[in-house]
Amino acid sequence: MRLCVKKHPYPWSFKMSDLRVRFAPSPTGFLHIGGARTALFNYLLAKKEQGTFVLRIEDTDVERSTQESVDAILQAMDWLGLSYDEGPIYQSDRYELYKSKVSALLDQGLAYRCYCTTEELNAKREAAMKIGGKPRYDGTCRERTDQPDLPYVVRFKTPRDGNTAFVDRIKGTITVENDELDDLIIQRTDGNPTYNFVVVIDDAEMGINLVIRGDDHVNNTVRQIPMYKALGYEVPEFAHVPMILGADKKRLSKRHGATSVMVYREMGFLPEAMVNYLVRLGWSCGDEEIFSMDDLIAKFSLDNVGRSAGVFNPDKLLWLNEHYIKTGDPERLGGLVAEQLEGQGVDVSDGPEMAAVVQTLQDRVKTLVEMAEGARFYFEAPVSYDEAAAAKFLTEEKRVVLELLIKYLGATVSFTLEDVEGAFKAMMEESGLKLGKIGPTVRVALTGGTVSPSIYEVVSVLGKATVLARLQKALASLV
RNA sequence: GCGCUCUUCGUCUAGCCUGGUCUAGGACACCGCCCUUUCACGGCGGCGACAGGGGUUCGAAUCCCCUAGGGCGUACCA
Repeated sequence: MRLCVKKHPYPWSFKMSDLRVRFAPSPTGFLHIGGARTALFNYLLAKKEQGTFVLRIEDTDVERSTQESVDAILQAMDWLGLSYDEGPIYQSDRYELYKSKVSALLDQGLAYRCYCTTEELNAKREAAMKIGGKPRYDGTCRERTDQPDLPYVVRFKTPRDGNTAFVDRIKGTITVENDELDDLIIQRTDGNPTYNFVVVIDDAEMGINLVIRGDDHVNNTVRQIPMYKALGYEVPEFAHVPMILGADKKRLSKRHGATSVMVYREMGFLPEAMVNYLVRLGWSCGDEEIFSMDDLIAKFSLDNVGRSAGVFNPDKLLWLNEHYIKTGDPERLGGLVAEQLEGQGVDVSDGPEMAAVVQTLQDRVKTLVEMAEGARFYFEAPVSYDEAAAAKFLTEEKRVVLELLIKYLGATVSFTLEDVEGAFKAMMEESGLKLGKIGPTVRVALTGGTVSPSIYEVVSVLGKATVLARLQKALASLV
């Protein structure tokens, strides 16, 4: 197998076999496209390096976090095949730890209580903006020594001199002057810790040595690094993957269409198509387009992840889905299509073999939903015929065609594709009728419409009894 | 506004580090032709990009500088 070459081979700060990565969604909604890709990259690298993939639920925002969201995220990861080695670990179970870290920082003078009110803060921000300054906290309470009996938040004392820099495994070196940073709130008035604080503690305590997360966190990273140091932790390595944008180059959101990966399942997409699409958005391996999960585990590397944001392209996802449907195992696809049909109240228990049905449809549909639609006639005789089609192909003058069909097919014992084809050939030869004169009529009689797989296949898969019954029925309803 | 960052066909990208092999390759989409009993599949072909401007160099998509545009951040959200 051809592996993708490394472009920037520079050393890691730890042994790759000790790799520990994590995916840390906040349960405030379903798993969206961007999150899924982040999870996928983490998973792939962990698998490739035989490291450990941890799942952590970031539910410090009590207002917006829900158990339904946790379930939805877990379900989506399962569908995509992204299994984790440890977790899920809930931050809400770890408040004692966070509290003790806040106290420690307070005791060491590395954090302080801030009594400024939200109103005061907003006013200060506006004032700063007005004179062209940065809308940051001005440090009013930083050196305060009294402890009034008032509500307060705890802020981290961010260093004011020098700069903070790190080597991003995707974007390269990123540097920010410390005086651009302000003193972050690490504990809210209600006593709950905030994201930027707990993420540092958790990543460190869980031994995460490579943080792979969205691009939108680069700014947080430079704020978090001083906290790792203050807390006495080793700073992990970082890899920030670019954002996924909509067609208008704006951050992908609902108005660009479905953003929940599970909605794609409902729309008839296969998980391998979604995985393949997601990984190729921002990562490449030469000219290759098709990757199985095993290919990816062998070939994935952060070195081939691009630095620029990518536009989500549903057309390409659809193409990949088409590919995986075309090449998928008929038995497996049959199971999925059966689920769809049963959901629509179609009884598939005594119809033709599902796998055989699937095989006639694999080359002509792009989604499982389309496949289910196309498969429906195999299990349900047409209740009515397409009006225009019937007017054209089920006319009185087609009576002879139907009668011949019944005669020849009735005399055919086995309905293998070869035998069916043989019967049609014999009929055409002896009657002088061309397939063009017969095909459309059979199709309408058997399927009710003008679009279907090849008629030989349809006749073969439907089986003798069903075919003859439907032909008779058509005969009886000629116009 | 300020900070960080990005910029190759409409879109995803190869190439850029190690300048010549690039009249810039592949894929999706689109268009055309062929195949064809329907719808599709498939085959073949076409359209189409180095953001702009300056340098450096015999030579730049590749190195340097500037400009423009985009994204993200600037919360007691994560």
